[in-house]
Amino acid sequence: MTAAFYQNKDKHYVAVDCIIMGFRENELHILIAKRPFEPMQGGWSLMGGFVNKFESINEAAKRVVDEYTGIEDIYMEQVGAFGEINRDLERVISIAYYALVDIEKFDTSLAEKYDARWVKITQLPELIFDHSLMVKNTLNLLQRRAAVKPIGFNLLQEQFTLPTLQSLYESIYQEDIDKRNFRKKILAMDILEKLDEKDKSNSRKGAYYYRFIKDKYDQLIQQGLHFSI
Amino acid sequence: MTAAFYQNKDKHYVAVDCIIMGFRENELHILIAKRPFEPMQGGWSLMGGFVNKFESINEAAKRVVDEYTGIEDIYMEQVGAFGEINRDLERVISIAYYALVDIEKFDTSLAEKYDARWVKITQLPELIFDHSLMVKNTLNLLQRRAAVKPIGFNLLQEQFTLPTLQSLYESIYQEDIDKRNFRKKILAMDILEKLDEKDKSNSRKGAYYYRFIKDKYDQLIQQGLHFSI
DNA sequence: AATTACAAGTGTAAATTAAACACTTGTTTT
DNA sequence: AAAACAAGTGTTTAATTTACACTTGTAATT
Repeated sequence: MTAAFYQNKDKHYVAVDCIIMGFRENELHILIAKRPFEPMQGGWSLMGGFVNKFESINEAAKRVVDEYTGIEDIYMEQVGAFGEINRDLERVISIAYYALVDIEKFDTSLAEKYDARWVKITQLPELIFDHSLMVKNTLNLLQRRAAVKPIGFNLLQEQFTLPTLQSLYESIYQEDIDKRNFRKKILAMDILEKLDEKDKSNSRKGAYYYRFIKDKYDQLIQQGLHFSI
Repeated sequence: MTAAFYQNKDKHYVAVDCIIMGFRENELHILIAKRPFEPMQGGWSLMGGFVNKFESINEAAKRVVDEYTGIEDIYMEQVGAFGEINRDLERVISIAYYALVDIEKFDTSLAEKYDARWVKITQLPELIFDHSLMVKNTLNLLQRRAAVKPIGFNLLQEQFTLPTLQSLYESIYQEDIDKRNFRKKILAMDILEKLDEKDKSNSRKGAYYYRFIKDKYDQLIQQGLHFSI
């Protein structure tokens, strides 16, 4: 038997659906769009696209995120495959990915082009097909990941204040965190560098900016350290 | 636009690969087989099959496990989709699932039929394609799941002793556990029923059998309790 | 009948981690 | 000078996790 063995097997459309997350106004946001074609035309949808013959599924996901945001350096992770028979009109197997992007880098002209918008994760409308389930699973995964890997920084600009970082974690876990305990923990990890500059946009006193030191983090991991929030 | 919109998109072979796990001789085992056809004929492979047009990917995975083990009631969970371009000769996107089965229920005649065998997870040979990676990701996922959900019982018969349960957890985490601490924790959950009978196959004293009380567990979960090993 | 062999079974103390909690500081505006 | 207000800071208590060693029950042996 050779490759011919495969030839009587069914082939399927395979799509990627991307949960593109950004952070602003102290809340996680997700990019969703009004679907421009049937089925479910006009329904709210995640950003998706079909997997082409000559790209891996990871590449397809990157391509989709780039296409809808204009952003190229993205932290992505697969959420899982969704393959119920009636999840779309035609049978489409979809692989969900979440992406964490710096919302400031978003090319806003694309919002018009695709009728897309950033919606607070606490205020998402019902999405088409199983997209709401994909978001639910993503938040779950993100909570587990963020507890053990400093991925939150992908949602922030290079400089950020501790109050901002805290509200990011609060938005991920959907619960309030005590600021003394939070600061203790995050600073104890020794992966943040305090800068001299302050952000005065939220208070008269101002909050110091910090920077994530990736090299230091990589080094600590290499040494077998575990990170846990 | 209608369904016609899809029609210029590429279609793909989609397979499921199953990491079928059993527990015996105090160790996790995985069912692997010698691949009977090209490419990679003769290489060690996970149990897999193609997804058919009229079944969901979950159904396909169940079908494959049943086909290769004869077991129908199986705990399964998706590990993730693997979609590198050159992971197979033809382009095949594969979705990995792990399955936890009671190895006593295995239909041994199928071992011959498919040239399959149970191999200790610590002694796996190199597997074809990305199957070794799938196993690695599975063990990782299993460790995280087993810490928070009593899924280990799917690998045991209805009655089991605490020493057996402990060595199951030791095999999942690939590390020794203190038996006093283990017993304390597992019994504190209050989801095990102690039976009168003893298993005397491993000691003169004998170890009491226990049973997992699913109803009690479900009830506790309903009450919002969290389980953690 | 007494002894041996051996896994099953049991409790406590120390260390670590997580949670709870309230006042001071720095700066701008009035 | 006072007011407003978010940023910043330590300690105490509770909960959890870890470390650790001897006794028990039974079958086999003497």
